[in-house]
Amino acid sequence: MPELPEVETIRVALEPLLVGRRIERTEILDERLTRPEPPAAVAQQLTGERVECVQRRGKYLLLRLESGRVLLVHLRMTGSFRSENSLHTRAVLELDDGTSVTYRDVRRFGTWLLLDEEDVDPYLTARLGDEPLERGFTLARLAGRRAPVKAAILDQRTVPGLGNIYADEALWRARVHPLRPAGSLDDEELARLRRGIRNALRAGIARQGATLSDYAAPDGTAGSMQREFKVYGRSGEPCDRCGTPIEKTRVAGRGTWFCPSCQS
DNA sequence: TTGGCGTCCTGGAGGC
DNA sequence: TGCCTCCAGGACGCCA
Repeated sequence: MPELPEVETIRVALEPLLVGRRIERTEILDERLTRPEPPAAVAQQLTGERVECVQRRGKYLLLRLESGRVLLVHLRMTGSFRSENSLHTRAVLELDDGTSVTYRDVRRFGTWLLLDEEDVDPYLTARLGDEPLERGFTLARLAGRRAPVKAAILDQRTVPGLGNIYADEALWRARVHPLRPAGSLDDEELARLRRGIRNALRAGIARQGATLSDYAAPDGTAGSMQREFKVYGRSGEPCDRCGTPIEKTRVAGRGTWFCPSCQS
């Protein structure tokens, strides 16, 4: 599931493939991908454009184009880019240097949205809070919330880019139980959680993300963060900190792993 | 306004 | 071996 570290890894890998290249031909094979816009209309508008830069906001990839338009890509569960053809290809960008970049998505949840420049910020600002790795990031939105802290930090307006895996890892680092009401955390716990989120995401970026099933960088390289997981997917294994077996529960409909002893 | 749940979607695992 | 059911989860809409 591409979260911030995986999307950032993809962004870095896409830059040398796309930046400065003109799109000679666009093929969109899945009509869900560009809904509500018809794929043919989006393909037509992309063709002929030159890619100026590839950016990231939360889990969104932004392909800024010569015309000022921006292609907003959300990979959701299983979306990824490849520099070679692969199974479950949903779109192909053929470039002016003879190469092509393929978009694949097994579960077809991913979305491509082509926006005018002036519409990008309002679109993202309505959905995303401050970037968690930037200096100004705070957890102020947790104040007064009764929802479980795990559900609250999965809200992209609170922590853009955080998903199920890194939420569990961050809560373990912060020694905070995932079912604690978000508004019950004191200042020290909030500071620990802020550090936990940032450190978990940084660790993920440093290891080029986590490869569990589908995720890989555009050149097919797998990430290695899954080897560093402290709780995610580790039911019954001893906690690295206290040795207590890791337990699994459900929070906000998501599988949630935690240490019942040192996360309070 | 908040929180919980259903929906979309497909491949893989497990049970029979 | 083949069929069936369940599970995984990001974002969004709906409802209480």
